[in-house]
Amino acid sequence: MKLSVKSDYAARAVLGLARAFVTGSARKVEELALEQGIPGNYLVQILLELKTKQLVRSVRGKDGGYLLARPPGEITLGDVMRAMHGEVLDPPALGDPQCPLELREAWARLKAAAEQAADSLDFQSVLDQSGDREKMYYI
Amino acid sequence: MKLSVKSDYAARAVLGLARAFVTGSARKVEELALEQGIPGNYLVQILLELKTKQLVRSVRGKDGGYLLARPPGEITLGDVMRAMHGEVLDPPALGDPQCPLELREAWARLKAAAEQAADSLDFQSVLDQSGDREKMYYI
DNA sequence: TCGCTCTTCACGGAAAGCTTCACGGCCCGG
DNA sequence: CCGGGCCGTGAAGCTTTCCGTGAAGAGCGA
Repeated sequence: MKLSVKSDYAARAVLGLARAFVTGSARKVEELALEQGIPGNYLVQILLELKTKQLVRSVRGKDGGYLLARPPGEITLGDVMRAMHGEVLDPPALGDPQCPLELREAWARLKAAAEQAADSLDFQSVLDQSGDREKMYYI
Repeated sequence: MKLSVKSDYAARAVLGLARAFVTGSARKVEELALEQGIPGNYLVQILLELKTKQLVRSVRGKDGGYLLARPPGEITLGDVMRAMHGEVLDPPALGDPQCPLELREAWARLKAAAEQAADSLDFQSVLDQSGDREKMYYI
């Protein structure tokens, strides 16, 4: 099952904002777009959705832009995916009464596993991992 | 992320065939379709794909139909999903060099978790679960 | 007021997903 | 050897989602 690039783009944008989180300054949309290789006008829509889901906030006017609404450690990949697609993984069987109950339970377990995995990946640890990589070169 | 109904249909069909596995007899497409609430002509295509992936096999002519190629215990939800969509979960980021490495590793972990979960759900245990349900009423 | 930025909405092509149809091929019983 | 039942296959609609573009409107600072 291929996921859409939308959640990928969203995750990149959040990561870009996470890197700037300590500075407390807003980042411009176009700047983020170029840095992460995302079509600018598309990123605008994505950030707008992230904003309505309270993951980021925006500042208008000169020196405006976007910043994270919470520390990177409190934003997970699951949050981003839910902001884009409603659910991390949504098997259509769950809403279909014609599907045998045993099978629906199997789908539900798969969904729960994916959700649990996505929610345990927060952006602070993603940031930390890139730091760890540098250290590894010294081993 | 909504999954397609295709993998849902495929899973239902496999479950239907799994129930008949002990009898060793083939089940007709239209019969399966009605029982599981799947458009008949669509199910044909799905079964065809399942066949090329060696999950089911077919018998032609009168008293023909489809049967499982292996015991239900050796077919997992992951097998069915891979037969339909190539991968259980496929984040586009993994093939995109522009995506930061740390983020790609996060996606890879999510993918691995989903795959592991899907591969641990085989159809024999789905069948067994419906049996367990009856037993629970006696507790 | 001017310039910068976000905000909002509407549009469009492209692709994928879902479904149905039509026709051909194989197997069996008579 | 002939006919009916069933699988096999490709193609054609239709719908929805994805992806991206464009332009007009609103807030903020200088």
